[in-house]
Amino acid sequence: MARQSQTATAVLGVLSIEPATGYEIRQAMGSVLGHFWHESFGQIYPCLTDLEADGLVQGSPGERANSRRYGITAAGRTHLAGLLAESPTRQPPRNGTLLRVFFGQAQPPAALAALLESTEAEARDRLATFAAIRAELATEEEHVEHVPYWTATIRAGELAAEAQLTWVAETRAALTPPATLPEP
Amino acid sequence: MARQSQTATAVLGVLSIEPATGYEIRQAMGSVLGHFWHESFGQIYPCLTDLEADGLVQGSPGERANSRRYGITAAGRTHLAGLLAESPTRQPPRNGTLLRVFFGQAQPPAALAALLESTEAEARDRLATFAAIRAELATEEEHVEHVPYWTATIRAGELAAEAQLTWVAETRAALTPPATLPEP
DNA sequence: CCAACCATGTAAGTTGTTACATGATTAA
DNA sequence: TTAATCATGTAACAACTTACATGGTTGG
Repeated sequence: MARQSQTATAVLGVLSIEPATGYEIRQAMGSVLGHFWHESFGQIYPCLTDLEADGLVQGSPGERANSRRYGITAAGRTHLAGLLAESPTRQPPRNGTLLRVFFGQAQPPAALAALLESTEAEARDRLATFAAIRAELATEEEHVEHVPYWTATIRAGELAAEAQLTWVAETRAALTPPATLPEP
Repeated sequence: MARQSQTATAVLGVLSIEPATGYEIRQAMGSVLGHFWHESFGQIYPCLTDLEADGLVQGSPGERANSRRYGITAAGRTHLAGLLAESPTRQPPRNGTLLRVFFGQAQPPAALAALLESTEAEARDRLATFAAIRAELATEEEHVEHVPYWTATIRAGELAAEAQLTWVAETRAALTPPATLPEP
């Protein structure tokens, strides 16, 4: 069996777009997809070996010495469709920010304020990044068929980041002791 | 050193609210907190042992045979404040739904439609659960000091779920081939 | 020629889940 | 009395990260 779990899905998915080396698969996780899915070298290379053993991908010597470029096989495409059809196994929740808010009573107000601050900064950062990616996608020529799907993915990130900004604003108002009112 | 990572934070945090057995800590993860943080027995019990060895919690025989109830010590409270002040280590992204959308081209349209369907159902479910929790929190008498923080936590969940519903609606419109128009 | 990048792979370690083993207590 | 729940703990395993080891290639 190919290495289970969704690593195989991610690797096959990337190869379904175009052939790539392990290094390039990792790079794919560094750009658009990387905001929603992560794999490290330590997973990718063994996974490629397993997938090739199962005939789901086909490796061939790459243009550089010692490099190997993998393409997806017909069996691989079928297998990928099957994997994608499985309902996603949601990872157990581990939200460090909300863990800290939940135990807000156990820390000084300043710590919470700093947490909200950095949450906000991060959300703004992500929005800027997504805007840039969106602009890039609009001028994409090579993979036009994929653009609607990639755009939808990015859109999910945008909406999540916007929700986060709303939350920060609301929470700041609710948890920050209101300043003394200016005299009338 | 106590077992690192945020397991200790979660366990100390729960004990900072009130003393509990390992079983009860696990139960805490089953209700409000459980929607944002998860720990399994296999983590909790060893962690409690480590924390006690470090003098951060203090166990005493519980009301049942073989049961042990832990309370947080003064040193534990200080340590917890320190842990909470560290900026949250965000877990590497692994969004199974968005992985599938990103590779939308590799699957039949019906599979994507089903995915959106179940994403929507899940978001609605979560909203209903959060509404129920919110109602419960409003009548909470025992831990009034914590209620604002717990409410803020729930609110984050609500906003995220609402963002997901928006995303589903938008994505359905963008990716579903429009039905043939009714005749005028 | 040197820094940056392309490229692969493994080994060790950490983290976490699951299943199992065990048994007490409570409520129907 | 029997099922559900309370309660603890461990062992096996799965998943993943990190660091290391190695070396080719490209561009300034």
